[in-house]
Amino acid sequence: MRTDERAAAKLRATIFDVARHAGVSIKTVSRVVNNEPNVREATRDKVRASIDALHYRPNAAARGLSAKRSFVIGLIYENSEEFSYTKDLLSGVLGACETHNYSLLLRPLTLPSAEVSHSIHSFIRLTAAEGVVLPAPIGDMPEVMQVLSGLDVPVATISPKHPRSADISVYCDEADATFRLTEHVLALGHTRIGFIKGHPDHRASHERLAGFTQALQANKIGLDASLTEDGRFTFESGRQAAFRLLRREHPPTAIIATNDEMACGVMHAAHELDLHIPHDVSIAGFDDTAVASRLWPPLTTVRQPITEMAEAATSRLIQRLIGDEPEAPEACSPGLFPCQLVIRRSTAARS
Amino acid sequence: MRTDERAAAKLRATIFDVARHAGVSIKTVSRVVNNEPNVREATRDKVRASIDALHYRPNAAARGLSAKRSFVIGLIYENSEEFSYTKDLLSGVLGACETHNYSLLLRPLTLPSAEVSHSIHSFIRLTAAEGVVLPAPIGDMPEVMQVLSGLDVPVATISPKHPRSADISVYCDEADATFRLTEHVLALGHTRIGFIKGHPDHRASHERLAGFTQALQANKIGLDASLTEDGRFTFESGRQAAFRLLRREHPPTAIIATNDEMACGVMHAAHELDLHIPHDVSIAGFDDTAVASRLWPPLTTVRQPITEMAEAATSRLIQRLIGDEPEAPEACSPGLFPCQLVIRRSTAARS
DNA sequence: GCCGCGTCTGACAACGTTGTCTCACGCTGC
DNA sequence: GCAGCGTGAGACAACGTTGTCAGACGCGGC
Repeated sequence: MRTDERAAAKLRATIFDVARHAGVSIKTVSRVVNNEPNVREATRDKVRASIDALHYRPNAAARGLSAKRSFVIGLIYENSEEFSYTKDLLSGVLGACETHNYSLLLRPLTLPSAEVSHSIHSFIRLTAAEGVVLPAPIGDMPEVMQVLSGLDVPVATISPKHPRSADISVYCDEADATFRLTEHVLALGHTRIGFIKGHPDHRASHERLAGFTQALQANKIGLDASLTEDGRFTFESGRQAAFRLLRREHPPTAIIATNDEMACGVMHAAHELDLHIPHDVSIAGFDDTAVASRLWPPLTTVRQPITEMAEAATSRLIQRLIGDEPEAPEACSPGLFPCQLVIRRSTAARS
Repeated sequence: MRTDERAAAKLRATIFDVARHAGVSIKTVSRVVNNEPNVREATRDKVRASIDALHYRPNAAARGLSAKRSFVIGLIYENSEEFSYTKDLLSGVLGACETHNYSLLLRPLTLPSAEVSHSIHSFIRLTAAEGVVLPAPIGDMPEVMQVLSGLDVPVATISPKHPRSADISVYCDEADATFRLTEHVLALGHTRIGFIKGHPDHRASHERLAGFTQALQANKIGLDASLTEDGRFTFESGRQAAFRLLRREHPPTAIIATNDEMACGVMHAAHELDLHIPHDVSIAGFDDTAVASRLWPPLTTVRQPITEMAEAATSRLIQRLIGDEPEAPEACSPGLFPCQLVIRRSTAARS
């Protein structure tokens, strides 16, 4: 007893110690730890008591070695300006990993890069990750998907361009959200609305543009193509696009940028042109990143439940790895999540 | 040869395959992989060639099991609003881990919490992390340090309150940086300068206040204690402090907030009171987080090389774990890093 | 030619867990 | 009473690496 406690305190009790303490075989302890069948309830309780008494924790390395599994999930993400998005993402993925006793290993990617395939290949080989989570736009890069399917690594994508029901993926109805955002701006009396598109590699860009044009149509407002500008989801691309819009002879009275980062750029351009927000020009963004509420005036935007989405994607990925999938696909959690319109003070009635 | 390549492509070559391919024993391959002595250079080259040919990667689980090491570093951080700080931190720690072939495991903490000790204890027991990196303010929490030293886990702290030379820690001369920031504001003609302190648990708070008062003294300006307000490093605490300062009969013409998040709050308060920045009131922050350059006007602030600091701290931690410490402590990389004053448009000459 | 010593290499037993196989036991149906 | 079956439990061999120890080999000194 004395030595058992010593072992618990310092040297980490092993499964062997637990087995001896409970008076059963090593294998039986293993069965209890892994919730396997074929253990009498009384035995199970006895073993659990010993586990608690000795503060036994399974050794991850030994378990991985023997079971030929790593219990590792990889998260491959773009190391972008949009820090808040990554933070929410991380919270969700990490949460799911913890509840399923998986470890999370990170691989940030600086895009564009020619070495993406190689980087991912060596990441998987080194970490032996059992599955990876791919937020946009990584999940839309053909070379990435090719490497991963070649390595036979299951994947969960977040906001992919073309969600296929066979794959694990989560996404928002961003078209609908942009539709509602546009309706909000239209309701304020604006008819000349500038629109700044995002990076064409993101699903989000196309969805959001579609929602915008649908809202115009629904309100019988012709689409003035010259009010739609290209952007790249970066601050500077938003700023440049805003300059092009605001320096026109008949500038728009409202601008919808397809993410908050670009909306920041629009605000800067407006300030530099001595325009008042929202009096001279209303501005809206998308994503509700941390910066949106810090700006003045606070930014009207759309919130996606990133953390929840990431958590759901990761959970489903792990369930597939464990082989614990519900038979009926429609019974499992859906891939579609709702967006929420966040109206703040950067949008106001047309003056 | 055929089967060797098959193994490389799919089933992961083992050390056994490499040994056979090179015509040496398993142990010799192990020695080459771990850069151990007592291998003839010719043999070493032969083995390395086989490793490349078979794309051999050591199995982390087996290595950890046998060597009784986990090759895991833990990062325990506060899951705060300020994600930009965490992002830079993560980049640095991750970079160091990758160069030394360690894995990084994350443990975000939501403070304040009564379960910190327990959370960290189970984190270490579960992950078997060999060492942990503790950014402020985690490294200053007595219960955290107690748990970790009880578990015999080496620690590297970032911006600790009391850096001790025996420990591994990195920090900036934040007093000096605040001194220079204050001198900049003074040089613009401001004499009534409001100051918003940070959370008392952070080393940063005290350092920054010290630098501020030193600058006033050096310029023969008496410290008006009523112009120094309490803050908590959060947006809302900055906003409230700013209201208290700006609603005074003789409000300050400049406000120094001790981080960017609070500076955002100050800006909001100024806007809500219809004050123009920087015409009516100059505002400065600290940290140069992502939001600083997005605000209008862009925020004058101080940049700490967080990524470099985190990388250095982690590298030194791993070197200590490997037992690869330089004999002369003064020869190793110093713990003190320089700050950089970033002057933007939120500070201007007193009108 | 032989001894001693340092340098290089290999055989073998851990490391802590899980997978496979086998066996003991108790129950059912005749 | 006994075959047949399902269930609970254990013995033993992996898993892929490193640590330990023993031995082969080459070389200089006598």
